[in-house]
Amino acid sequence: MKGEEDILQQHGLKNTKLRKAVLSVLIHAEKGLSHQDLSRALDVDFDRVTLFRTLHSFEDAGILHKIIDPNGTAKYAYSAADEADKDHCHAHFICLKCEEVFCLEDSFPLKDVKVPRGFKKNTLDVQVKGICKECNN
Amino acid sequence: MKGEEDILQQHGLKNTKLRKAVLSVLIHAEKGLSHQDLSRALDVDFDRVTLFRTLHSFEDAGILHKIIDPNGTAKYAYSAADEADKDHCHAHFICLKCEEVFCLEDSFPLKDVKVPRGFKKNTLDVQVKGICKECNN
DNA sequence: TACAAAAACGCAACAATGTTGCATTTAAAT
DNA sequence: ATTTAAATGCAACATTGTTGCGTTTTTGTA
Repeated sequence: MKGEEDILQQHGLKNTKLRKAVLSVLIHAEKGLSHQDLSRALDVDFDRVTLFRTLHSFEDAGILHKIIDPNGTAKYAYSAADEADKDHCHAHFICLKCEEVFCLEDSFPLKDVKVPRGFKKNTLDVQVKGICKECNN
Repeated sequence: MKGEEDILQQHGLKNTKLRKAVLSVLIHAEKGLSHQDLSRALDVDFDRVTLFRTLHSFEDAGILHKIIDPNGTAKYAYSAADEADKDHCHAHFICLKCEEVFCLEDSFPLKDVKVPRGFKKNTLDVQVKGICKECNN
């Protein structure tokens, strides 16, 4: 179990209060969080723009992956170094009621998807939509 | 080959200039179009809001399906009455360079995706990202 | 410890997408 | 021709996300 500071350092990112806080929240979250979700969850002081930029740098570094929910809002989830396996892309479940994003265990082989001649495949995103456990009571 | 007016009538939607024009553009488009794309493509006069509402009613009626591109912008594609087959969901290709959305022929069985106990599956969205033919020159 | 450079930050301003309320107009059924 | 529900136009607003720029902070090095 690595600490937030180690993760930042490992990716060449400077160690700041906000970044540690954001990482901590995301590591312990079991769902994808939006900018707004994070704004609410964070207890430290920060600027809107800085949070956007923080999320970008984390995404660029491969620490987070971004999922776009059905409203078009970006949500971020901590990605525990499964980047090596580019051929299998893991799927997300999006609840149509609460709009929350869950990471699924299941993964899909990119090579199975057929695309027209001349198209170059890069990544595969699989989103299952439906009703999550909590909303299904 | 049904005309735009028939399609509208069939779905209980009133027949207006804008709606016919939007339908016509979307039926002949081979890519998903955003609100902005449509604004540019349409030759009739219309209000921004009315176009948003038109797209919503088409989506509700099942005439269009909505795809969210990596920027979070909604794109709409004409769906030629394959609604009956809810078990297979067709995939989209999203170009990372030009951001255009292409409908793929391939389809995926919803039942093959495993979700945690208590989660109710509804639809499956598969998005392949990469570089399209035109951008791949 | 002090210093310098690069990175990160805060603020202001802006842009795009999408929504809501309300008064007016229009399509289509009687 | 009349009526009514649906569709429209307009104004105002909300949210998400971006850009530029001057200031502060982190971090490596002297």
